[in-house]
Amino acid sequence: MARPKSTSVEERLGRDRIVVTGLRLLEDHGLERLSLRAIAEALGVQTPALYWHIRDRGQLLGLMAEERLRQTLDGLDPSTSGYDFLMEFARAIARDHIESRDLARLVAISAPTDGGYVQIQSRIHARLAVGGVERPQQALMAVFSFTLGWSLFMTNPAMREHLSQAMNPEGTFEAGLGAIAAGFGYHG
Amino acid sequence: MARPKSTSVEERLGRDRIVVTGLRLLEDHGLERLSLRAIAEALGVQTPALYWHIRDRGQLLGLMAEERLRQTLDGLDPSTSGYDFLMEFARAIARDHIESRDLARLVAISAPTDGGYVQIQSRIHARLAVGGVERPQQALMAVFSFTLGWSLFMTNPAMREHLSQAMNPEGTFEAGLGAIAAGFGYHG
DNA sequence: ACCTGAACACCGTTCAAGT
DNA sequence: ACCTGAACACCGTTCAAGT
Repeated sequence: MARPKSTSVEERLGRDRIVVTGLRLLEDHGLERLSLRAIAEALGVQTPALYWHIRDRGQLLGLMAEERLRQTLDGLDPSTSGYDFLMEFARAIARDHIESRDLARLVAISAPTDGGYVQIQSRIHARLAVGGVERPQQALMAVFSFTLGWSLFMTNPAMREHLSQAMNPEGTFEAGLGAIAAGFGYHG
Repeated sequence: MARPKSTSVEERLGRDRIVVTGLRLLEDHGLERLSLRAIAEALGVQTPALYWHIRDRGQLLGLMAEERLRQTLDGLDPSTSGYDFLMEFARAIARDHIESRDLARLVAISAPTDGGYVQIQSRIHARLAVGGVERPQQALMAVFSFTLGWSLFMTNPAMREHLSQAMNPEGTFEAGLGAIAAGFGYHG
């Protein structure tokens, strides 16, 4: 009945710990310095050990992006649905991306993993369906595209400074988001 | 009066040739394999020679992205202005990005260079102003964000396949673009 | 002014070998 | 099943030295 005893306080390696450590290093040191070697060192392990749990660096980046998206989804008010949900989701993603130095760039370069993204998408579509969003696939795609592009510009330091003095960021994001929602059937 | 004679058919190195060569290698081999070493080799020069003409790899990526944007701008019908121009510009960018394997990702990770982007932006705003776009900064930003995010999803192979079977890409892009334009004052 | 040669401190990935 | 040690083929960047 006893679980196999662990040799120390440290748990076994495992894919989850690698992903979590990767996300921590992403915040602390940025995407450029996010190397498998750095992750391995933070976990007290040799670099090739990671390859038992992940296929390659590309897959790890995909897993990291999906994990963050899942967290964002978990943090939303569970009672909202439909267009309200869609817009709250977009705002939460933008907030996350803009608070992070490189999360938007991670999402931009990472590919969805085999099972992961489909599962997230079905959670989203369930919430959209309840509220009766008209063309949920298209609406989600449009909102998500806008939000990702927006986050990328806003976390580009040179671009951000240039933009912040030319316009009100929050207002512009809301205007764009509202316009897309309206275009896809939202009567707000 | 004679220019200093060149030692061969090859011109001097120069920033422009580095940028052009970088863009060619980006198309041929993708962003992952776009190294300063590969560019130097393609130019028949040693890698450190590049540093006489560029500050670092980051600046080169910015220059490359701006050069492509300039080309896209040059290729547009010069007679359109206002909202028509804005939408044609968005379509041209999306086309460029989607035809290219990694251009969208280049734009996503690159930062604007000191003079370059400002100059491009002023060209754009001149065209928007003629046609009387209401909040040109905000409208441009919203359209550009949407287009970049869209291109990123559509050039992500796994994502693209998943999306293409769930919806009509062209129709969805047009719907999103039209929605944003409408939200920023376009009466089409 | 512009470029080379050599070096430094890194990378991701593979693979035999250990336990 | 899971991890180490050693190696391979790369990176961006610096800097003295050449022309």
